[in-house]
Order: sequence, then structure tokens, then C-alpha cells
Amino acid sequence: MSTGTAATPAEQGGRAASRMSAGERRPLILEAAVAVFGANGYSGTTTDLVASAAGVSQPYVVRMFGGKQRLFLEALDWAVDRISAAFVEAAGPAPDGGVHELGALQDRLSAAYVQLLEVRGLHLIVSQAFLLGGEPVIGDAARAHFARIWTLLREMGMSAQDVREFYAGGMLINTMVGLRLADSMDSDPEVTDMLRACFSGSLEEVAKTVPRPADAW
Amino acid sequence: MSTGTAATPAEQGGRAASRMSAGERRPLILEAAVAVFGANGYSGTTTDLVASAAGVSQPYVVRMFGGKQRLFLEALDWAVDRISAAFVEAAGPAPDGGVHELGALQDRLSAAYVQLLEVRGLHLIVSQAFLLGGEPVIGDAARAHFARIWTLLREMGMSAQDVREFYAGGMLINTMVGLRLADSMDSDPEVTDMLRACFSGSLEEVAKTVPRPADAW
DNA sequence: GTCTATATAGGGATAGAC
DNA sequence: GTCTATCCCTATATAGAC
Repeated sequence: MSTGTAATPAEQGGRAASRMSAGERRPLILEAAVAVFGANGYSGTTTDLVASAAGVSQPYVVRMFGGKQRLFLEALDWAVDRISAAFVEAAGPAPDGGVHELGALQDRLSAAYVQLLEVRGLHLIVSQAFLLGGEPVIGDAARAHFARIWTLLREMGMSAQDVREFYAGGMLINTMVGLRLADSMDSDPEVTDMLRACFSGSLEEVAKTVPRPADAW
Repeated sequence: MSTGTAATPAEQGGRAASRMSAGERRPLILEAAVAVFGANGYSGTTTDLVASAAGVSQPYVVRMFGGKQRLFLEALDWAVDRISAAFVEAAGPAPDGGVHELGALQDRLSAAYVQLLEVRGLHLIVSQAFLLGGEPVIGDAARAHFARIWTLLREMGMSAQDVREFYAGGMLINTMVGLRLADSMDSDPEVTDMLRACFSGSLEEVAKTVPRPADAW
């Protein structure tokens, strides 16, 4: 584990050491920021925690993004972009200039959303942002993101009620992730039932995907 | 606005001044704590903010509850107790040793949940807690509360899927509150549509109840 | 029961070296 | 491009007066 090599130092507690273009480093820090902000919330996150997770120094993070708030905003963008992209990809092209078949579409979207659980903190940073409506800058961004995905789904042909239901299910999934309910799954059989109910239908077994214990972050 | 009178000094920025038994003051502070923790989250809340909202000094709050974390736990208890009580009351006694009629029960529970919006921060402190699953002490409490209400609803005769759906709707409501979507309602007609969709059915007009701008807190 | 004063720690941001 | 050193503000908690 020599510190001078090029092998990704982030995620391993090692320091950067290797020189990298800002363009390369940026997404690495953002990914770390999503994980840390997701786990600890905006106020609960220190720029130093993000820096450690990314394997760089705290002042560097602040300097690169211009402050904690901007870092959060960019990380949130990054996260919502990924969700949006995943939905677009899952939906695929609308059949023959027409509109998607509803049931199938929703199944694919749900599957895509659960699939995204493998990206650390993705769902959680969004949930965190949704609780920050009172913040002047972040609140505006959060509302815009909420509306943006809403519109995206509407344009795929879902009715307002369809979207409502889909959103509701998504928020419930976010909640179970935030609660780390899966962690207590082994010990408490009733918890398993709750998880089973919440990750409905074919997604059942994916409950295993829910992030396990909070490691470093 | 003489500071020596007995008239509730809390919520008005005035200092306590009046002596009160700990038993009387406690719930006042808890109520303030629910509002402040709900709006700002655990890390985002300072004990001083709670103290100001309650009209007492910061060290007094710390001393009375034994620390910020304990204060949060008690405030959370207070909130979930109120939700639980509201549900029990809304359900009423089960008809003749049997089980509730499902549709009607759910409508009453939903109405009760929305009704509770008039208690500042009630829904939000719960949402905040649900994102703290990684915290050793608070996480356990949050999971317990989640399971407790779940069980309560199951015992009222709802199936696991019924509860899942009800929870999902509740989390969505919490999200809209946290986002303060209602604040942008006047300016953006699309937002009104989203709100209309989310506060489904007869609850439509209650969107007005959603807390307006973040005042002091 | 309630306050003022304060010890002490932690975190965001800046300066400046390499 | 990246780090070390450091400033300064804020926040929890304690001590002790009234």
C-alpha cells in the first residue's frame, strides 16, 4: 500500500499523493461528498469528512468547490442527474411515437431506482435535501430537483396520480435506507416482514442490496 | 409586554422570568424542541435555538434534559406519542369485537395525520430521525418508533401491504412539508398540481395547512 | 428553578509554501 | 494541484451565583 502509486487512494483512507487534473479529481470528490452528505446530512457533514473520504485535504475541498454549501449543491446535482439518467435509460424509447405501457414502465423505473442503491448515499442526499426546504439557496435547488423528476415522469406518460404513487414508494424506500432497517433484519423477523412489504413484488430479494452498516462514514 | 407576568413567554422571544415547576416547563421546552429539531435537523439544531424558542436560557435546557441527544430523544418520543394517540383516536373502537372497515379507517387515519400538521415540526422531527439510522442511540430509537406505529396499524386490521401504502403516503407528505412546497404554491401553478396530487382526495384543500415560511426557526 | 460566565472543542475558511 | 498552519466563530457543557 505504497502512497506514491496511482491506484485510487480515495475510499481507502490513504492520502492523495498522486497529482491529478482538477477535472479528474472533481467527480471523485463529488462521489465521496454524496456518500458523506447522504449519511450525515448537511449540517452533520464536515468538509473534513468529505476530504478524508476522498483522500485529499480539507482546505483543498473547500478551495475546489468554493465552500461547503456549493459542494453540497454540486453533489446533489450529481445525484439527481444519475437518477434522472437511470430513469431515462430504464424507460427506453417510447414505442412508435406513442406512449409507454404503464405497468411495465413503472416496474422498470422501480427496478432502476433500487438498482441505484449501489451508489452510496445517492438516495439519502436527496432525502436530506428534501428536508432543507427552509434554507434559502438549497431549498430552491431541492424544490427544483423534485419538480424536475416529476416532470420527467409526467412526460413519459404517467398521470399525476401515477407519479404521486411512484414518488410515495420512492420516499418510503429512502426512509428504510436512512433507517438502516436492513441492519436489524437478521435479528428481528418482524423487520424482515416490513422490508418485504416495502420492497414490493419482484424487488423482494433486493432488500439485500440495502447498504449494510455505516463503515467509515 | 412586561417580563414579570405569567403569560406564556415562550414563542414570543421573551425570557422566562416567571418561575414555573419543572413539570410545567418540560412540555413547553419539548414542544419548542420538536419545532426546532424538525426544521433544522439534529446537527443543525443548537441547544441555544431551542432555548430561545422556549424562552429560557441555553444552559437550563441542557441541565433539564441532560444534553442535546437526550433532548432529541425525548422530543421524538413526544412527537411519536402524539401521532400514535391521534391514530388511536381516529380509528375509534373496533366495531363489535371485529375489525375496522378498511377504506373508512384509512381515510380517518390520513385525515388525522394531515390534521397534525398544525403541530409545528411534528412530521419533520420524525423524518429527521428516520435519516439518523446510523447513529448508535438515536438510530435504535428511530427504528423502534417506526416499528411501533407499524404494529399499531397492523393491529387495527391493516395488512402489511395496506400499511406499506399508508406509510409511503405519509413519507411523501413529510417530504412536501420538508420541502416547503406550499410556499411556492402561489408563484408556480405546476406546484399546485403536485400538491393537489399528493394530498389526495378529500384532503385537497388542507394543503393550505402546510406550514408557511420558516419564521424565527 | 433559572441565570451569567466561561471552559473547551470543533469546524469552515484563508494564507501561503511547495 | 495540493498541502500545512492557523484564524476565528460557534456550540455544548460545566460551575456557580441568585
